[in-house]
Amino acid sequence: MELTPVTEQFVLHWGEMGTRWGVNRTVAQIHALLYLSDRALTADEITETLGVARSNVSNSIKELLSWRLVKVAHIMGDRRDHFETSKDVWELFKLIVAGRKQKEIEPTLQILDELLASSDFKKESHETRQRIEETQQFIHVLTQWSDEMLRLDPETLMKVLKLGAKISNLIRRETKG
Amino acid sequence: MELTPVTEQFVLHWGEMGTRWGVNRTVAQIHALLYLSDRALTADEITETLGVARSNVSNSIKELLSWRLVKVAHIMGDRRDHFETSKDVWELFKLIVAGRKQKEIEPTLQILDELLASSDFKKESHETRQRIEETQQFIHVLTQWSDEMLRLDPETLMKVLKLGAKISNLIRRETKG
DNA sequence: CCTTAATTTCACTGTTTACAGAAATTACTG
DNA sequence: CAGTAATTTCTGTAAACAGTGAAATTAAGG
Repeated sequence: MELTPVTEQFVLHWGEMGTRWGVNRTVAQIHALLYLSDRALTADEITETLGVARSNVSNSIKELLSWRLVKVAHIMGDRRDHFETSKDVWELFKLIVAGRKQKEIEPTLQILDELLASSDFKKESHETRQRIEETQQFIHVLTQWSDEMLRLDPETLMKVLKLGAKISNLIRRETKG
Repeated sequence: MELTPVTEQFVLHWGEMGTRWGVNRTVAQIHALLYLSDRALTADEITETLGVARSNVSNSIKELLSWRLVKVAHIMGDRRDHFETSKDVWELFKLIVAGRKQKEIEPTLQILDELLASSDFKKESHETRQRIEETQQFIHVLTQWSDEMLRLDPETLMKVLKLGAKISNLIRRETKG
């Protein structure tokens, strides 16, 4: 499998952006490759196309599987695993957000809950307590809201997003004018 | 400045989460410290409180300033810079999102635009072209929407988020039922 | 200007992370 | 239950990054 200039650019850039998102470069590249590919690929094909070590591909795929971003597909008469990803951007986005929420937001909420419940908390100044409470509240509201969004199907989500602008304008006018 | 157990926990956790977000640990810790502090702090106070090198604080503050998350405050009769951050979670969130958008989304949009405009693009298969176009579209819509949100003041944003759930339910019912 | 405090730059060190390649394990097939 | 293909685990190395402390720079006050 040789990459065309366009797909190569796409894959490379996706890899770079991945690193900025705290995602391993190879992991992001594999995902990009599968996203553009019109069929499921074997680990060996990925290895050859990206020019990385076989073991690297193996580990990266394992991570993508854990994020549910990649699925295994079997092909009749071939015992190798073939890997594919959803071609639906919205679907991908939902999976990425869900994954990040689990790894980044939930631990924070837990710590905040613990702090709020701890006996030391009462000893803090009013301002400090209020700030920590507000932080917890904020993350909580945001999380609930994102859960709602994540439950939507692509078309509905699209409508909500497009409505968002209009509604926020309405509210703003109502509040200020 | 000695930290209480609660603030210490908060600062340490914020630092850890920072690293997962691709933010330097010290940078995140300083931000957390200023967030909980009830007054602006000097670089030396931060140094002492966090137990890190003075230069590290200097560099980290520079980064926070570039994100506009921290501002310099001057105090009469003191020539040192004092640093403070907004105590408004919503305000902070907007700044963080704006910063990340600039560093992560905009370069991606640019690359996608370049790919779409390149002469090689026409040579790609229909499916590939469609996927890249959809990706660009998606990021574009999401960006516009988030720009709208970022323009809102805290209370309005809160209302929009709370409305979000209701509206998405309405649309879902309308679409499916 | 000169002194001294504040701040930044820079070179170095320790730590973490990514990756390759070898070795080991798993699992299909006859 | 071989024999072989596929996959994973393990180990070492290279690269990236965070953080320190000394040296250099900047700037305020006399």
